[in-house]
Amino acid sequence: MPRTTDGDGTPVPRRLLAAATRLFAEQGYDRTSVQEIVEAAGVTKGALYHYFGSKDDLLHEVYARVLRLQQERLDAFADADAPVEKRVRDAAADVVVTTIENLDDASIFFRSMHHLSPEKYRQVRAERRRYHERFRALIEEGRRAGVFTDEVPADLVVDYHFGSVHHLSTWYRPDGPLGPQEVADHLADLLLRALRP
Amino acid sequence: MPRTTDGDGTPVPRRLLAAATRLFAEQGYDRTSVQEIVEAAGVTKGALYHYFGSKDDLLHEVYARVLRLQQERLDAFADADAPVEKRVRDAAADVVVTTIENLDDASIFFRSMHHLSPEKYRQVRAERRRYHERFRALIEEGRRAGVFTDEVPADLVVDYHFGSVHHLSTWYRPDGPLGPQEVADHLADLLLRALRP
Amino acid sequence: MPRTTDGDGTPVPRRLLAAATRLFAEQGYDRTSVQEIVEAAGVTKGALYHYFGSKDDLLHEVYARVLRLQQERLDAFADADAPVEKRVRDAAADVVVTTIENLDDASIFFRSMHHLSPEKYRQVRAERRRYHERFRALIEEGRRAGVFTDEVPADLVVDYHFGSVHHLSTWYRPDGPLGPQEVADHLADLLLRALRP
Amino acid sequence: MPRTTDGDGTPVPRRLLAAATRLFAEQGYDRTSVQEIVEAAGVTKGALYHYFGSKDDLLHEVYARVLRLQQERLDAFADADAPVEKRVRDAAADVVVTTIENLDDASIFFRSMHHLSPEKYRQVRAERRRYHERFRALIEEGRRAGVFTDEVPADLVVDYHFGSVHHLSTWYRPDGPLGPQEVADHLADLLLRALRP
DNA sequence: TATGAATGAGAATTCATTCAT
DNA sequence: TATGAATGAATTCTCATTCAT
Repeated sequence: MPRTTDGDGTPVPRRLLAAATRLFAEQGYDRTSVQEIVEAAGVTKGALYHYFGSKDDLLHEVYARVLRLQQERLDAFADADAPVEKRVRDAAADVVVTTIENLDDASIFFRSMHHLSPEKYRQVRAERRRYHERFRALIEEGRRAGVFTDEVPADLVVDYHFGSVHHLSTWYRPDGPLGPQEVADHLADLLLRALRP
Repeated sequence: MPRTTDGDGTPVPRRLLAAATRLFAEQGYDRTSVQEIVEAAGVTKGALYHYFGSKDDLLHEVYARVLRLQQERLDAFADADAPVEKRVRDAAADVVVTTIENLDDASIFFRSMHHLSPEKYRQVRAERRRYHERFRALIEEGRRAGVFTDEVPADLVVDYHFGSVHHLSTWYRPDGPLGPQEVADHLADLLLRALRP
Repeated sequence: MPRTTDGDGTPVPRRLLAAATRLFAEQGYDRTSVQEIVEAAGVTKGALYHYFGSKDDLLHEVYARVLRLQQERLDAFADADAPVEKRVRDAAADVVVTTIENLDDASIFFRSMHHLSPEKYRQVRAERRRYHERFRALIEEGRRAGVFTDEVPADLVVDYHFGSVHHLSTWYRPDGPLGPQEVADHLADLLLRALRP
Repeated sequence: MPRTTDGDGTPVPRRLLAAATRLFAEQGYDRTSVQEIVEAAGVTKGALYHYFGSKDDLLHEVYARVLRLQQERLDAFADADAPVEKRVRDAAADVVVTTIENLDDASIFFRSMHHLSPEKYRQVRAERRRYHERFRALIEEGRRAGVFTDEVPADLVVDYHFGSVHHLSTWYRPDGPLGPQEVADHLADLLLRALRP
């Protein structure tokens, strides 16, 4: 039996990824040493480099997972069978909830992107762009349907909302007065209010 | 003649600060070496350590300058003699304009805060908090006056707007289609729209 | 069916040896990783360690093959039925031709010998010595026959010639103006000229 | 007083260079760690990287010194006021003597050149080429004067001789039967004998 | 005020080798 | 015969900071 798992049965690559995610979020990418990661994962450096080409690679994997997750959820909400207003509200609230539920990934996302190698950076930006475009298309659909104002450029509206999503990792505390769903509802509400004609 | 200035007449500490600001913004705090900073400023390491206690100190000075500037401007707009709606709109737009005009500082701000020593970090957070409170007070004033909705917590509204301000350094490009003032007007407009009762 | 051969029918050990020879020559022994060798040979590390005890072993095998080859050829030329002058000339030219035809082995030989384990190093030196002695005996035979000068120690003469042979891998280029045989004839000629009484 | 020297008064860079030269010659470039070098020189790693950009740089400096020395000596002998035969003999013997007197440098030279960065490698090759050309010009001068044979290409003659010079580090032992000058005289003699018309 | 040589701890990465299967 | 995950030690290099001058 290849020792791909350890005492707890979790495969080594996943253990490494989990440890890296937590540490990158807590201390930042640069402040986290490979040594810390492997210690937290309970393996040796050699094992890390057996599975990941570099520290940078590890960061990229964190991103890939988040990007995939968010894109899937947005697509599901956007393609739902409901009035555009509701679809926007649901999608806007959902991204808040999932961001709060994965605050570590979010911190990393908005703070460490520039640590990726140029090539991987471009790749992440491109996927990010796709996400942005999908959301913008939704806004424009509502605008054409006459339920949203067209006084503000749709791009700007998208960045407005996602700005607040990114910002969550700066101020949101699990032990604060508002739960994820409440925050999500409020932020989606602010967006919809701003979009009223 | 003490050589506090150089060919261009700019005092050494300011030259160092300018070089550090640019480099921190371009490469991040951790990726910027003290050596690079002193080379960019045209001085030697000894000089840097003569004026600043540490690399961390340099970062703190960057923050101090931005915080002071923004607080002053917010106070001025908030204390103006005008209807609360206008004061909120003006303040909200102004922070966008000055952020765009100092995008380097902004990048550093939202990306490198966690590199400060715990003590300085607390200090910056406290000043940041004062800023947030002042803005929130303005929102609540409008709310009491009945011109703003009270369906969303004021704190959340403030974070909503500042989220989009932080986000600017991620997407704003000087050579893009919108100038600073246009972006500012749109974003302030979105805020005011969301606040409509 | 044991998979000692692959698509091309070449047995695994030979494939490994060929890959190692090429890579050692191109990059040097230390710069070549075991991983590179097994990839070039299309096998895995386990296979390599099945056939060879260590990386060092692989190097030793390369030597063994060359040494055996050269000794056989020298013996053949030296034992031929011809005047000593001709036998020296033929042997001297032949070692040049075979060296040029195996330039990779030659590069390795003169650059990587010191990477062998002490024990294998001694062994190679001993075989090398035998080769040297055989050539020297030939020179002395000619000297006793009065066809070669005895103004220069025979050992030195041998080293003189083999120095130029070793040097071939430094300057000889297959696409240069001289073919292997031409170079060989010239170098043998230089040796014989020097040996004229 | 800056601590550029230590107990023995030798400046740090020179101490490093001396240690590196000895270790590279003894063990080869790849087998010598930076740690060993700084320990042998009695300084810390930081000091090494203060003076030299990389381990490769250190190797390049070793080369630069040898190349400069040999070129100067060749030029002096070649430009002397004497018959061409004598100038060739003197130059040929001198390179043997100085090579034996700096056998460490020579070992490094012919064994570690390929460890240089491509750029530095080209540079060393170019300087090496100049040396070769100078010697070749001398041979051709003698040929035109009718004192040397023209049956063998001059380039080949030069490589013939320098092959034996390179080879010295393989077999010459200070405690052997022949002193540097004797070896030099014999090897120069072999060259001149080969060149006889 | 300012220099720049020197430190020393720690960074990421590589690699030959082993071993359970 | 062969796999490939895992080890652990070693490698080169970086860097904030100090300090004698």
